This record gives sequence, structure tokens and C-alpha cells, in this order.
Amino acid sequence: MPRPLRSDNRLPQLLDHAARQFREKGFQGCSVRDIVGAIRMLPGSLYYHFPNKEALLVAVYAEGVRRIGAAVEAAMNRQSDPWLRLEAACAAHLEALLEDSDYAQVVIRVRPEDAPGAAARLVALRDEYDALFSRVLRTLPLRSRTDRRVLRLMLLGALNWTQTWYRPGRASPRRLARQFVRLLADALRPAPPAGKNRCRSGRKC
Amino acid sequence: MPRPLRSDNRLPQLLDHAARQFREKGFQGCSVRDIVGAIRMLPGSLYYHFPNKEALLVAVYAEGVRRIGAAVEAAMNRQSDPWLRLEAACAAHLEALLEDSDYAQVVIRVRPEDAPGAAARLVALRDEYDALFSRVLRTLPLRSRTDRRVLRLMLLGALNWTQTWYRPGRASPRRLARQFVRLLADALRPAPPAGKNRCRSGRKC
DNA sequence: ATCTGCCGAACGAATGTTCGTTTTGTCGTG
DNA sequence: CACGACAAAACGAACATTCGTTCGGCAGAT
Repeated sequence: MPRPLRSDNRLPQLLDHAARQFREKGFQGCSVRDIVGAIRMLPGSLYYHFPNKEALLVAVYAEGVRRIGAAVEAAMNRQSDPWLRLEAACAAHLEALLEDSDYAQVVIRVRPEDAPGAAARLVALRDEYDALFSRVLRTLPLRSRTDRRVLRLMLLGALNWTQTWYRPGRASPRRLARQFVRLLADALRPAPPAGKNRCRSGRKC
Repeated sequence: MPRPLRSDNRLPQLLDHAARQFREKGFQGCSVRDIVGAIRMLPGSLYYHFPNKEALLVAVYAEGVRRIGAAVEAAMNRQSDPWLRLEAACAAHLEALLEDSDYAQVVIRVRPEDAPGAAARLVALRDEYDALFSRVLRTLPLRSRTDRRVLRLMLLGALNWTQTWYRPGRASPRRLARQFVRLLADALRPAPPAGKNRCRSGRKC
């Protein structure tokens, strides 16, 4: 039973600017005054909406997971081929992470340990999102020996680390996702039945 | 000309504990008192050795780059085959990053932007280290179309992100490095000359 | 009339940093 | 070998700010 909201409630703007500040400067890097000041609120007013600063982070985190999860799931469901599904998921992940959403960026930027009192909940939220990628990977036809867990961790690591070096204007998130997945696909796709289509190195097939 | 050092100089211990604190709680996550308190120093004494907290971080960072760089270079030079060189480099990188050195972990854990006044120097130090991997990758025989820059960023991303999920006792750094590199090697090694040794999928060759 | 949503002003604690003073190792000199 | 000058290294105590947080009160939407 959600309590009634007043139309002049500034919680949405509060969350928006919290997300922006958290992604720009991290959790410990910005003060309560930085966050509320951007929307001309006073520091004490935060505590009407949240019991403390960490709870605000949890709210932003949760919204971040919700948004990036929705984006990835939607992109995924537009494809049927397993490898194309993976590529679509990665592209959506990167787009949210690098360009679209402050909320999504916070999920990757802020370490759970930075907010000790909320760490457990943050980790749970991350895991919830990771499960999405586990699902995509489960449907991939792979060589028998491939460890899907290691594959997931490696791929997500490569994707998430882009946040540290990506600069808008160069390679687009879409293109990066394509490059990453292509690379893995070449390595992991089971060999085609003998005699068929074994072109793997030449310019044209 | 390094000025003369006294035998009771505690700068080494100061750096050691700073590295430990920075890696455990991040730059903004620990106070000057946390750092010096661990070696029974007083907060003001820090400022005999460094002009400010950020300069201390730079010193730790530099030492971290030096150590992990030395470890990787040594491991690299023990191999001659390009792919084995890469694997050795990755293994050394992961060992330093996950188990051995507080200093090395700080280089990955702490974001340059967390210390605005020192960010430029921190980035330069990171780049200096990255150049090592550029060198290893340059000697790799790859398919003609492969973008070595993207490859480096992807690999380093996967490696560095391990810091967020790795727990000692499971897969060893060595094993992880092996898995990562194997995966890429299968994808990127140029196809062997036609008719020779084209086993790529079966159990035994 | 009620109660949501925020103001305004404060709180104590913690922050990075400064500075005059004191201790202690090092070294040239007698 | 002893001693005294000198600088290195750290102390001790403060500094001004900034931090997250608390709380009584009040305007205005419902």
C-alpha cells in the first residue's frame, strides 16, 4: 500500500540528481549538500524521504538495476539466435552504462563496500542483474569444456571496465558490443559439421 | 640527489599501511588518522613526508605500478612463444592484483578521479603500465582484421574486474589467466596453413 | 482540517591541514 | 672516543571546514 504522493513531491528529482552525483563522484565523493543543493533543497530535507545517505544509494541502485535490466531484457527478446541475443544484451548493457542512464552507471561505478551498512543489499541487487546474463549464456551452444561461469565473469568484466576508458565519440557502444561478442563467438562456437562452411581465415568465403 | 635518510625513518611503514588502507577502503574511504594510526603516528606527522593526502596516494600508486610492472615484465621474459608470454603476463598481473601486493591493488582499486588534484599523474602512471601490455600484444600473430587496441582493453578489463568478484581459495590467478588467454587464443590465432593440423573441436588430435 | 513535504537552524563528530616544539639519530671536530 | 652542532623526524595541540544527521515549526496541497 503505497502512501499517497503529493504532486509537488520532489523525490523523483532528488533521485535523479543523486544518481548524477553518485556517478560523477562516487558515494563518498559527494556530500548530502552536493546532492540536494543541485535541486535547491536543504540537507535536512533528505531525511524526510530516506533514513540516511546509504538508503538513498540503495534506492538509486535499485532503480539502476531495474532500468538496465529492462533495457537488456527488451533488447534480448528482439533476437532469437543465441549469439545475436548475447550481442544485443551486451549492446544494451553498454549503451545504458556508457551513455544513457546515470542510474545504471551508479550500479557499476559505486562499490558496495563503500556503503558498509547497505553493502549486502547492493550486492544482492547486482546479483539479481547478473542472473540476466546467466540466462543468456545458458542458451548458448558452446564447446563442451567451456566454463560458463568464467565466460560470464570475463565478458561482464570487459564490459564494465569500459567505463574507465570509454570516451563518447569514438567507437559506439553498439560497435564495442559487436567486437567483444564476435571475438568470443569465434573462440567458443562449436565447430561446424565436417566439410561444411569451414572458412575461418580468408577475406571472402 | 636524495637527501640523507635516518635509520628510524618510518616512511616505508607509512607507505605500506597507506597502501593497505587505500586498497581496503579506497582513497576517500579512509582518513589520514586511519592511515597513520596503524603505525602509531600522529596525523600531523604525515605532512613532513608529503604535502597532502593526495601526494601520498601518488607515491603509493607509483610504487604499485613499479612493482606490478616489474613482476609482469619478469614473468614475460621467461617465455619466448608470444601466446605463452601473454599468458605469463596475465598470470603475473592477476597474482599481484589478487593476492600479492597491496600497492598493485591500489592502482586498480582507486580511481584517478577520486583525487582530483592528482588525477592527471595517476592516469599517466596507469598508461605507463598499460604500455607493457601493448608491447606483449604487438608481438602476437593475429588474424589480419583484429583490432589490437580493443583486444587490449577487453583483456585488461576482464583481468581488472576480477578484483570485484575474486575470492581466494577458488580458482587460482594462474588458472584464471590460463582460461582467459586460451579463450582469446582460440578466437584470434591465425588459421593454420590449409591441410595441416586443423583440429579445432575434437577431444584428441 | 489534516498531514505531506520541506524549511531553517542547529548539532556533535570527523575531516584535512598547520605550526611551534621536542626528541633523536648522524656526523664533524677536538 | 667523547662531545656538541645540526638537521631529520615526529609530537602535541590546535585550526577552520565540512560531514551526516536531528528536530521543531510551517506553508500548502488534498
